[in-house]
Amino acid sequence: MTENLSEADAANELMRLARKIAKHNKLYHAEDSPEISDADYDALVRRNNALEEAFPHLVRDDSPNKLVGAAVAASPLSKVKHEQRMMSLDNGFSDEDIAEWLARVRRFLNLPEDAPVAVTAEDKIDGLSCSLRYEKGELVLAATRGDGQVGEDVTANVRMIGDIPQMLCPGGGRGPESLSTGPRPSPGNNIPDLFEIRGEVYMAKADFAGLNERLMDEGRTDAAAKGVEFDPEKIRQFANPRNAAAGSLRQKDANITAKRPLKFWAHGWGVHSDLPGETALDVMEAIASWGVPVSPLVRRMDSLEEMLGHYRHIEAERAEMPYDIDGVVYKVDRLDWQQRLGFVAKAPRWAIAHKFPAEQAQTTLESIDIQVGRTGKLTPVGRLTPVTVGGVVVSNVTLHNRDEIGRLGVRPGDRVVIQRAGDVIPQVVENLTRDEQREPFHFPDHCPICDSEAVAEEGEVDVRCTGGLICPAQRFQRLVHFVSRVALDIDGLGEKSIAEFIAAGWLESPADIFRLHQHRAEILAREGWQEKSVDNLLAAVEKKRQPDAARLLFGLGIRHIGTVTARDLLKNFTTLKRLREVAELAQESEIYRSSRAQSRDGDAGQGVSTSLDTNGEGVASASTSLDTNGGDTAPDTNGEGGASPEGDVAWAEITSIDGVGPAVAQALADFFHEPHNREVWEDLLSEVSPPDYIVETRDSAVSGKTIVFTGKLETMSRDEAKAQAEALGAKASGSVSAKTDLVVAGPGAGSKAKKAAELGIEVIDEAAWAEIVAAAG
DNA sequence: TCGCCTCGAGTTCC
DNA sequence: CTCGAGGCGA
Repeated sequence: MTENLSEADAANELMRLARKIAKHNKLYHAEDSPEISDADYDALVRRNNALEEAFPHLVRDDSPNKLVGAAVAASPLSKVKHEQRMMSLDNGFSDEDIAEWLARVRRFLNLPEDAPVAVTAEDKIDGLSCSLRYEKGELVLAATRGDGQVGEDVTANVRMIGDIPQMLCPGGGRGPESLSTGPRPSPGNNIPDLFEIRGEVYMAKADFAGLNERLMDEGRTDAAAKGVEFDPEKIRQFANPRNAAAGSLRQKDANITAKRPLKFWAHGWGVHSDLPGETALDVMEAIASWGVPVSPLVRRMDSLEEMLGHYRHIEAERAEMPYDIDGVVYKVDRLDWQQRLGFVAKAPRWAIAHKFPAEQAQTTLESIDIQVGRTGKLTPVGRLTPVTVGGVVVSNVTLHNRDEIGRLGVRPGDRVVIQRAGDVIPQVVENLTRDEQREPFHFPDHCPICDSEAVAEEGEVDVRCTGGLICPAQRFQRLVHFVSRVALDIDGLGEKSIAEFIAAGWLESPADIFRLHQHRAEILAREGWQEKSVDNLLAAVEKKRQPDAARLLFGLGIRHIGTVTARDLLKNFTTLKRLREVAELAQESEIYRSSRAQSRDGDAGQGVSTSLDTNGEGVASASTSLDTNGGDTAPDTNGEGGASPEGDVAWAEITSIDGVGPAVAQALADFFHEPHNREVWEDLLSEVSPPDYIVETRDSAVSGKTIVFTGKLETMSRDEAKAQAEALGAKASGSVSAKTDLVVAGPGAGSKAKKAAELGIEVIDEAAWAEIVAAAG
């Protein structure tokens, strides 16, 4: 990551980092008021350490690492779990995206193609999402969005924001800043006992500029008072209004927040005892009537044309607006429809953000580096002359794969246009230079880390390092994945420590993490480790002795098994033990036997096996690590015989799970076929004991049953019916088998209903299903 | 078999 | 976030 930096640049960056880190240390320790999160702070320190490692001769006298007690991290704000998850929004960029969204909504609701669907449109302001919990009209808790499930408690800070009332006032709009257009709501609204308002804390453009000026002035005065020379570079100004709002809200000392010009807009709600109305607009008007500012341009509209016209109008006015917006949000207005539409993964189906085109910038592609991921994928990363796009400085950009480089025709030295897609991930849009004289970029055919062959499998775009176990990059990345926040989530075991422990020989497989305590004294003896930091780390490890089984499974990094599939598998098997039993049994299935025989004959390069020959060294040392690519390295001790009917049943049991097909079943069976993996698995499970995986569900007549929906349903789509079934603790399956308990058949049901009849399974119609749902509440 | 949708995997910035 | 690929309905 640092190799391509010139010395001058590195020295420069090290200087800036030293200043920054010193500043934040001071803010944290002396003034008890950090302006950045611990994660952000850690990132600065990590970057600094990486640079120091790459350029040891440039290490500064005032290096953060030479200062005592510099790298202490602690949580400035306490965490709050959201009672109702704070979702993000689906994004659309083109008119077609919006048209498609509207069509999807109609399809899901089973409406005709031309049926009117009323939506609200409002500005999407660029700020910080925040939830405000009011009990009996009184503000009791405010929290940031965080990761959607857990945010930070900012109640004290939020009380300092003038826009946000401590007490909701029934039936009376408050000031000129509340809903400025649209009808005034009728007075006399009752305020629900419990109501969580969700919205955006933001800073107006003018206030942002003023704040930066003020920070500069204060720095000047401060310098004068101390009799030191004033250096404008040392003043930390905010890069954009969004950062300013975030930095100002997330203060430990609410008095600092009080001095910052923050504002608030409601755009939705969370948990509530009552909803004042039947449409989104009703509720927003009620919220405005309680004295909380609401986006001033909430409009209701009935057609796509109207929506797109509104979007263009806002886009044209954008520059003149007093605040930064990044798009328009549309929501289905009818709340009963919102409820039926529900959620996909992290976003509601009933809303979409129509984003403005991303800001673009030109810069030079200086070089192309290759990174190796945990699956061995070789990813080219473009190093850019740093350039500001959309308020942040971008210096790296992913080029995805070999084809993308070819498609763009980029070569080091070219001028390129980049943008931040969806305002987050930078991407190269266009190559401005077509200089055929320049040497084309040569995509490596060997892994830059372990030198194993790197090949693209037939029909695949990605080029992968075939080193598997023996590639240090892959072993390292797998461990990083295992402890990452999305998997086991072991706090304080970052990339740097993992690399350090691997180098020391204490860490090779996941189970070793749980034996790190045996090396406590040795770790303490190392530079950079204090009593406290070691104990914090070991405590974080101990906290995961009873890990969530699905996270553990996901953490192992078995191919095709991500968060969702891991959960789906465990919902069905309850324990990892059972999962393994079935997966091993499935190795005896006819399908598995024949597919393995085929891949051996064809030898299309399942990769791992060939590479072991090209790089004989290190194989033995890799034996305790994971081979997630499957068992091709393993001698097939079982021979070709041994197919069994039980195996076929096990295979069917796996593939009958909704969303799980042959690829997943094969990956699972492969995983357990490989002796190394079995060792790693047993080793790991001797260190941890995940509790049985039990999903909480509402009690109903169909709890624990397997239901199949077939035919055309009248009042809802099949997706919706499935979602209902799952909420009632039932399992929605795709096909009828002996395990099916109930079939819900609409008109036009064919073979499935017939098969159900043959198997003697109960078949009901949609009306009967509706009754079951209603009975469960 | 085709086309849609969801999931997995890799990634950037602070 | 984006892309490719697996899963599944039609």
